[in-house]
Amino acid sequence: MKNKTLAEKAAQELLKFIQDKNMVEGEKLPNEYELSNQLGVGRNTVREAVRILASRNILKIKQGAGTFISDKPGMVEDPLGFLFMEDRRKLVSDLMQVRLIVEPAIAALAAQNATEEDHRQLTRICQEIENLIFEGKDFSEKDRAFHSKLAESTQNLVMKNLIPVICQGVRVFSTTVSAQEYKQTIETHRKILQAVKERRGVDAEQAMSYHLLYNIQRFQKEEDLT
Amino acid sequence: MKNKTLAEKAAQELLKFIQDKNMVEGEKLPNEYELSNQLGVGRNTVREAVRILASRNILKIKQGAGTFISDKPGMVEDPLGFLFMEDRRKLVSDLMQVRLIVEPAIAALAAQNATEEDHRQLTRICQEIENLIFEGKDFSEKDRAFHSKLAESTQNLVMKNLIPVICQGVRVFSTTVSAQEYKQTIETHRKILQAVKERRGVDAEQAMSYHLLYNIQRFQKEEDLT
DNA sequence: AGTTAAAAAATCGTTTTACGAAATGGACTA
DNA sequence: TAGTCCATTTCGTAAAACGATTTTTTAACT
Repeated sequence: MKNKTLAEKAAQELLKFIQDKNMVEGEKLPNEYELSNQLGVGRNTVREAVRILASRNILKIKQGAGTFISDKPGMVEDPLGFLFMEDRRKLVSDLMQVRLIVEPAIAALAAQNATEEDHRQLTRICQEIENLIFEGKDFSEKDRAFHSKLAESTQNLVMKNLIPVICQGVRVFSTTVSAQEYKQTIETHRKILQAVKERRGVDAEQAMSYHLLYNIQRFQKEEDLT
Repeated sequence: MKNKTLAEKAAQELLKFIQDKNMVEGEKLPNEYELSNQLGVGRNTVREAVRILASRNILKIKQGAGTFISDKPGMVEDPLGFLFMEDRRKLVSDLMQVRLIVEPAIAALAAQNATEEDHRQLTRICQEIENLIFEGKDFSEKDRAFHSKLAESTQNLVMKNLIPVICQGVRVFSTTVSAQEYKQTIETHRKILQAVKERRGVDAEQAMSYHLLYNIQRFQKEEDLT
């Protein structure tokens, strides 16, 4: 604790301050001047402390409005350093390889551990995706939500945090626009969902494998064109 | 790019500046005043920009000495927000569950893709672990290095960045001191290494599964005591 | 000449003051 | 009532000044 910079110590103190007050998502912090007084450091130092916590998505800064408690505590922007990888094509390919290993197992685990509430939310997301498809809109964000919720349904904390990162990586770095062949997406999503609901782990696993392999194939085809 | 704060834009510019100059690990940046001039922003903003990059481990700040290029580009301190999880026992358990899914596949991939240089490094690390064990010292750091290097040997960029994070989590949050039964560690590590070298993917996979299951069992035994 | 200690320089750390930019809320007007 | 505008609040940025720490230089001493 001794060789840390004052701003870092202030950040730690501020975090404790937040936890002590039991502040919840969306709640507003005192402004920078008041924090400067309460923490006993200059406003500049307060700003750096706040930024440290903001960089970890613990706080959300809004100019003119204030600083608020964020919703996704601890999740970072680019946690695994994807931005600094040169070969983005390989990155997407590698991401899909990881998904192909992890997500079938996730589907099986979700089939085993998902709650009724998880089932409802998954169903809703699945429906929203189908709606977006019918309207011809981009559904990649919702697709990510589906896979993330599935990961959350495993009740495994690490999966819950990891999968959004991986899916986001694919979403950001793949140049692929939403596929033309939506039918496959709708169908396999439904299959996965149904298997999870009925707690058929192996079926969920297989459906997920098929879903991902199909997408990987699509990516590869597109690569061949460029 | 428009609704970003000036400091964030400055950070991006600074990063480009670094990449353009092809700066390498350990190299020193101009001081804050010069950067302030070169980037055309105030020193305060420069500091915030530098901190953004420092928080991503791209830069390393040393008071009185200067700011330098870091060695582990893009790797963050606590990328998946482990620090904010309440139940650390469950966290370790969840981490091991993830490892049990991912690492056998990694072993198989490594057997397929590892280079001669990878083989050499893995062998060296394996030897170092055995030495530490014979000396009765803590080898958890080196164990992490072994699993990380194995992940790197898959030639999959995501694995390479992901596994160190997972292993570090286990290492930090598990209260387990190095096991008494070292023999198992030495033996299975050797088995994995040998299988990877001889490109026997399935054998590597199985050896890794056994290795992890053994450790999980150990964790559970220890939990039962407390 | 070599060693060591003090001084100087370089650099980041922190505070303070001042003003700009954005969001919010309330008063005023149609 | 609805919409617009303005004052207030709050974060964003800049600049100057001094403190803290590290590195380098200088100087003194053996």
